[in-house]
Amino acid sequence: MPMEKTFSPADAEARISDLWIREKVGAAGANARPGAEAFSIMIPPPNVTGSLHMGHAFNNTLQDILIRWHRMQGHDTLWQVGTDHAGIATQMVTERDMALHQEPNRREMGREKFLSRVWQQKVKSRGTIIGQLQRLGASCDWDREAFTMSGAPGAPAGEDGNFHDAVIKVFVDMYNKGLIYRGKRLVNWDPHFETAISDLEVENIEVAGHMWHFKYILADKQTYEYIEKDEDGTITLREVRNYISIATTRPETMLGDGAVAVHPSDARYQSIIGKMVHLPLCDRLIPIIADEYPDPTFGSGAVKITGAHDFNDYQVAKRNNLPMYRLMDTRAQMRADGAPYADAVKRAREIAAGSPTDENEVDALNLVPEKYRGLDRFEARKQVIADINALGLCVSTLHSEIDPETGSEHLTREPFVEAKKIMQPFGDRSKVVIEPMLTDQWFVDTAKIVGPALDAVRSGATKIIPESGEKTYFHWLENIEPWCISRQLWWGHQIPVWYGPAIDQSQHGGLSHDTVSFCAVNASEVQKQAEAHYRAAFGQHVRIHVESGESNSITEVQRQQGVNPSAGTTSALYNADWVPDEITIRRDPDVLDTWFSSGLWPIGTLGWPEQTPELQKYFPTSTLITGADIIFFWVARMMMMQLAVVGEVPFKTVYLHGLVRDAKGKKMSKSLGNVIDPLEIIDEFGADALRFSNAAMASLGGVLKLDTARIAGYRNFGTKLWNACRFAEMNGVWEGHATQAQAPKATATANRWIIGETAKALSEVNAALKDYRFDNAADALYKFVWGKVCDWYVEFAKPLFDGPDAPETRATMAWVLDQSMILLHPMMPFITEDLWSTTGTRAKLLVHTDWPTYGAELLNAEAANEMTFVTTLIEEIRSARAQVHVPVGLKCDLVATELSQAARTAWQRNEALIKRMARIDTLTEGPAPKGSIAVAVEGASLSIPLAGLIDIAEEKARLTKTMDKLAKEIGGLKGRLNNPNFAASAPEEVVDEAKANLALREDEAAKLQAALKRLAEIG
RNA sequence: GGGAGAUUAGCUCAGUGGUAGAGCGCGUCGUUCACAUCGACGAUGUCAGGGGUUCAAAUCCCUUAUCUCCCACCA
Repeated sequence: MPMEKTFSPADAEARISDLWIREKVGAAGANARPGAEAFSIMIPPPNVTGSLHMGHAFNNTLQDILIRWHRMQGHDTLWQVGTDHAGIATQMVTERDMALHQEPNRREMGREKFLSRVWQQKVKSRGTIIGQLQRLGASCDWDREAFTMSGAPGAPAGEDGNFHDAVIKVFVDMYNKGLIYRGKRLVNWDPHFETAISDLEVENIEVAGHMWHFKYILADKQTYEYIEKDEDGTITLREVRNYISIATTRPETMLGDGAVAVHPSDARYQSIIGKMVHLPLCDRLIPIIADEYPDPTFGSGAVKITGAHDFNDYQVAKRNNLPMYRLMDTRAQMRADGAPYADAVKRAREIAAGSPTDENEVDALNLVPEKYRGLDRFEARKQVIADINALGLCVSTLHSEIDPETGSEHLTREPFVEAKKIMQPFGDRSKVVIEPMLTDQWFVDTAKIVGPALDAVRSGATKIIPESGEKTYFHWLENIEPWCISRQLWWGHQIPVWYGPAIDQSQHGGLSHDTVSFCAVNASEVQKQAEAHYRAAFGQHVRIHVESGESNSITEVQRQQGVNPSAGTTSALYNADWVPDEITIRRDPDVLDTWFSSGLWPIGTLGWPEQTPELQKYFPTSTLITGADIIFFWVARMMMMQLAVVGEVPFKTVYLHGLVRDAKGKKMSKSLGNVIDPLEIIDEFGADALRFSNAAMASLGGVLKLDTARIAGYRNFGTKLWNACRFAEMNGVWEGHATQAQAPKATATANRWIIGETAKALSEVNAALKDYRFDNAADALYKFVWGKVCDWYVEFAKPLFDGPDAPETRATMAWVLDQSMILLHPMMPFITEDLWSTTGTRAKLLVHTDWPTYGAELLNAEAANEMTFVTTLIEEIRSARAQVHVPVGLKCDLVATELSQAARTAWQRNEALIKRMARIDTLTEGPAPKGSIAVAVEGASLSIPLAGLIDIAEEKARLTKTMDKLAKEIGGLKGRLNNPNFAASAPEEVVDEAKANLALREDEAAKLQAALKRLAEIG
């Protein structure tokens, strides 16, 4: 049955994909030679939040190309597939879906039910993702599919891997080594998801904001002389003030101010440092302190300090021992909990006066006046501004207005509000304004584990390409901040720490309101630990009740940890003589940052902590291919974590790529409507076209712009290969012999030439892939298959099929096309696998066919020279004919007026080809007939007699144009060669090349000059 | 404010010292038995501007401009 005219991706891809999956072609070690070196890649696990986008398609194409290339070479390959539980993102998607279907919300459902609901979501999304990868042709080991939460408590059947165990074990180990700690710190709080997030999950975006200026009045009716000077020291303002002017972009936080800070060197405020000011609206006094932080040249030089809601102020407050009053709840509404304001402020005054306290009490103190309690922070801001204005405590400016009627000037006072661009932090998922919040969180002490991660890249143990990625990597790691790893979510790995009441050391040894932590891999371990702890304390056994943490709102957590939010100071609950029957320890309800677990992806998927054979064989992995946007989130953390846990780098090479954008370079986004769904592309053009485009786009360090016109072009490339094979098939080239492992022994020049070209293509592809230059590999293959095989070799073969060299030509064409399929297979697996099976009886699937190893022995300089002569000759004749408008259908004669020895040989041996492809009737040698067009190539001067058929003027113009071009080149070459410095300084081969080039050009010019002269004779 | 990168044909991009390339697009021609998802031929560039190094610069250095991205606490 003859082949169809075009390859039909829709039907072939489904069939072939099924076959690959059924045959487990991507199984770890498939097609490996005994004792072969390992090559392993960890897929960057896609989030189980939906479907894959174009960036995934790109990223996975590159991975598959490398994997297939190595697998065909007989290496022991593993492409580890899997998905990421993506804590916040998945919880968000699930809650959105629940809202859509009018299901009860998460709090109504409770933790356990909600989690099983998320698992459903996970299963659905996971199926979509795996299906997409398979449609793309990814040859992963599907049986090893991993999940970053496999084996977690509550996981449904089929999710019983041990990733969870690995994560928990790492946490416990790091905890025991002191690499993880808990503390009350100012963290980025996402009021939408009501959780802490890490620095990296915050996006700083410039928005239009305002700066307000307020007056804080000095206590006890004090005044001071305020003097302002310009740069020269000339006094520009001198007045007696009873206030200090402060500026703020966040007026609502003034309710929690602990001080006003000025720079110690600021002359304007020297006299009032240490004095107290009235905090507006609050009935509190706060001090003016001196601190290095304020910039005297900015604003008024005085800064209000709100330690609990600003990262700078937090540092100042810590340095100066200022109380930090938390003003908002988890939703960033002004707090409505705790004692009435009057009581709270009374206590605050006591504390300010020196009454002993602790951070928990300060945190419990709600200093939001009743009026603002429960308001959203932005609502509270408006209210605070209005109230301060009403009190006349805003700094105001004089505004002059001319009355159009009377022409008289009115002066009005208006609050001084500057419109100002400010950088505002937003949650990368929630897109709401992040609120700095003082909360208890878990941190990885990154400073302690960053060293080896830096050393590994410095020493080259891990190489990052492109190199600029290394700079980014170093810069971030050299300035590493503690990593906040606790999240107040439900979907994730729950932190394996339980809290119990602490033994009161200071008093009589009873239980206190303080807590003690127990960290262990599971409840029974923690029970043992707690029993041992309390036995030691009480001298006898105490029953331990272990509870799992349910809720994680701030107050809930404190309650569970035994902290009484309303308690004043810690105090012994029980006296020493009394031993409790039972002590309850409660698990920390928080879960771990998703990146903590995906940071363990390399070892976790290979079965660690078990010493599995796969871990032995495939770790450290060979190459990580991932987006440059997650170098900090993931790459750097994997480096730190793997080195901290198993003491080895997770991968030898990291290949970073950019974001895939649309054809115009715009980020693909739903709101712009320019998102391209990889499945739609695959439906329209086929997976191979998409893959080949991806490879061709993958130059190092660039922006990736995806243009469907380009994809269509590569679809056409597939069709081209298909049709070359179709031609070969029609000529029976695959009939009667098995797949040839070796290149055929050929005698015909064209055959010897194309065999050499194939060897060149192989070496180019190998070199390009070795350097991760997927674009160069794609380019080399495109040029070889289309430019050499299809454009020339297929044409050369046509006359050969009619002659004595037919058998070897069939063998050669079969071999060349087989090689084309093999070399293209990593990039275009479907069409090549389909052709492989259509065109012959094959021992193995193409996916497991050996990658060739031939090299220079197949090159043949003689054949290459001869074919270059022939192709150049044909091109020149075609060009000349077309330019002087010789009808394509007209067969001409060709007269050689000059032939070198080599040229004559080539001329004679390839007569049939020249005739066929240049549309020539007879080939003769002799003098140039009158009225002919001229063609000059290396070693030959030719004429095409066309008396009467051509326009002499046109031919003259053509020759003159060519001459002009040559003259320019000759001029340049001569200029260089005549420069004594060139000969003296340039390398010998460059000088020789220039000389040879000049000779060649001069020869060609002479030939054309002669032709031009002959034309002149005609008229 | 700091850092990285980009600027080459109409468009999207290759090109790490030897006188500029590809694909697409464009124009002319084409129904010879692989292919119109094709073939043949053709046109198109002061390689962002300026300066420097060099026998020689798209390429190396300096500088200016424009753009992109990343990081950063100026109230």
